[in-house]
Amino acid sequence: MSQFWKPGTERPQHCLLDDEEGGVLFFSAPANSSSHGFSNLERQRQRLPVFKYRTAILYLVENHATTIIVGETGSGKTTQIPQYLKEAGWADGGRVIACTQPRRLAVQSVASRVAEEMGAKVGEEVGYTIRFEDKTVQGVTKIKFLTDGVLLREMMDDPLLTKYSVIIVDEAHERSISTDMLLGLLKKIQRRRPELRLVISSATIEAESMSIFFQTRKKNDVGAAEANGPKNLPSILSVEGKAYPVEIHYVQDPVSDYLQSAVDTVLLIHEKEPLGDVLVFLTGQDDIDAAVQLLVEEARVKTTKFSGLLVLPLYSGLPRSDQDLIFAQTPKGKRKVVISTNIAETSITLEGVVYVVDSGFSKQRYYNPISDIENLVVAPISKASAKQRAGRAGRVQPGKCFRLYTEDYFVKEMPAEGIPEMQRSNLVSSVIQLKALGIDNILGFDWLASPPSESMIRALEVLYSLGILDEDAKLTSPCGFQVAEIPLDPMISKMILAADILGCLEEMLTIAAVLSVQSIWTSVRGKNKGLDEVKLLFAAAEGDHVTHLNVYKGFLQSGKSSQWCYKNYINYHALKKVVDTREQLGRLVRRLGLVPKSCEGDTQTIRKAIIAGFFSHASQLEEYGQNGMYRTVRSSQEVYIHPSSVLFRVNPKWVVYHSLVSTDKHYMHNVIAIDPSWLIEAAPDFYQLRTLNPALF
DNA sequence: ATCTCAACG
Repeated sequence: MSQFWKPGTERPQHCLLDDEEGGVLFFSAPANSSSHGFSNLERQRQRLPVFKYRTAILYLVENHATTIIVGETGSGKTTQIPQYLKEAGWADGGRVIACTQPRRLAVQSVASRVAEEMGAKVGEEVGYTIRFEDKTVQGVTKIKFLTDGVLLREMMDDPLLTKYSVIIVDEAHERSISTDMLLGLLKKIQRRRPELRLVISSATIEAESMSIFFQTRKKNDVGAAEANGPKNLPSILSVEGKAYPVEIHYVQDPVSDYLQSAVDTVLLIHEKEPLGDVLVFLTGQDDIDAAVQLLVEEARVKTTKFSGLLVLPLYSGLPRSDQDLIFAQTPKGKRKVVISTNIAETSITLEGVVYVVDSGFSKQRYYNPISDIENLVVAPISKASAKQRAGRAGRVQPGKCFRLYTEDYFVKEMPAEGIPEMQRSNLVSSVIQLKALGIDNILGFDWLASPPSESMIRALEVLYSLGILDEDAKLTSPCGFQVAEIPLDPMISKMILAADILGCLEEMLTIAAVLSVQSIWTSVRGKNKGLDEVKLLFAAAEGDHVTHLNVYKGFLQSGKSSQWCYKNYINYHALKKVVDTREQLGRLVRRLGLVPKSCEGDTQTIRKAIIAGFFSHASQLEEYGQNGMYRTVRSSQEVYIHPSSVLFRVNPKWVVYHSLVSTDKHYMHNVIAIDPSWLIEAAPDFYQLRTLNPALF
């Protein structure tokens, strides 16, 4: 409570302009547009009191630029671009303007906003496509919003994306895997389709590097380029949004416990600052639940003054009904405090936030290609994230952001940008997608930021061992091509193809769908005796996958009843998603010519099909080791069965797991008991050189 | 005897 805040300010680098107000746009024309006398990089950085936003965009698109980078700071101004382009005739003659977003929710909300502004209905002239939902009409829809994942999928049928005249990539600075892949591919398409216009919208600080990435230079032109300055450097148009100023405060001395410090800060705000909601950024569910409890207790102890606090947690795992509370209007005279993960940084926008408390940390995924394990670790955020978090305080009025780290740390130590997702993830899915698009030289692909070569090599190895790629790293036929068509992790797709051959595809579609949702059980957290008892009703001795089948069957028999789910501690929303996913997969495999059949409860066949995809995830119980300790066959890694598994404490001698979760130990999630001879049967090459001790069979 | 940021097809 004895913190002392030192105010500081953060001023945007460029000033904003709203074109209704007229005025200046920070604007750089392409290097070869002699009409404005720009011929080198330095001179591009002039301020020109020339164009309004609309005019600038149209000028660039019509006259010079194949690629335009729009640098902005969450102003939402990108959404106007498709309208401008449509008015200017870029959607005529059967052409479509595409605009991608990294999230489904963003696609939907932007589409409805734009449709409304144009006085149209969603699904007509303005439409959108996300997974499970296509609101477009061919020949009618002129402006199409879609997730970048959908656009990547569309490339598999139409590699040059010929129906689009303009492709707008929004939020490119978020650097999601799909966005990074898309940008690399669009650069390639551009070479074959010079008439295609690209508009990349990015945070201003990343605009420059985006521009350099899209710089085109003819192969034999290197010398000339150096003599004449850069060729065809994309234009940058910088638009600053109309946000309210946010006053930044830092702690004077580093804090040792950001959780306690966050709680203290909220109390301080509540005591000293005028009413207005507070948004606190912490790292995960544990932190958040603890902080909520601390705050609620404090508020109870200090009765009168603190009774006005309304403390709410926010994270993706939260049940729907609880998430809705977040959006409810704060009652008069009360102060809402939302304690959130970084879901509130980009995905969920809360209106009415005036104060932000930023712990300076978030959970981030790190992939180790050597062990093939993805870890989730608490790590310091980047300056870009810190700026984004602070911005959340200035949406409705001037706000304040309290950073639980020192100004010195922010200036000197905090990294400018985060590590792109591409560089800290398992790449099997990305690699097969590129292969399917005919990119043979994966290692030489022109990435915005290259992933570690170890990750790419590991991905190639895994795909080879699954029989998806051959010795020349080409897609095998039919297996490789079929796997590429299925929008799932290749190991799951392989399992589905094997199930078709073994005659248990019906069951496997269900299993694949269940594995694609987080958890089908409710509130796994805390001791939940009811759940444990209910689990026994569904539990199968063969393991979790077979248990999932039992749950799904029960759900169908109940008539997809939410009541039934509630009684059985099953997550109704998750199961609805399972039904959707299963239907989509069913349509997809039929299109591939497969005919789903059931094995009528032959669980051995089901397990063999699972092993066809997951043979590399085998582990063996360490007989004389610590209780319940296993070692993976591939790397002798020490692992344990996760307590949520039905095989927890059952400890079969040999198991195959779906995934590893690494916290204090490596835990195997979703486990089945197997016979080790099935491993050799499924993957003789993979196990040839590895010693499965015959004495243990 | 213990539990995962969020997001995409």
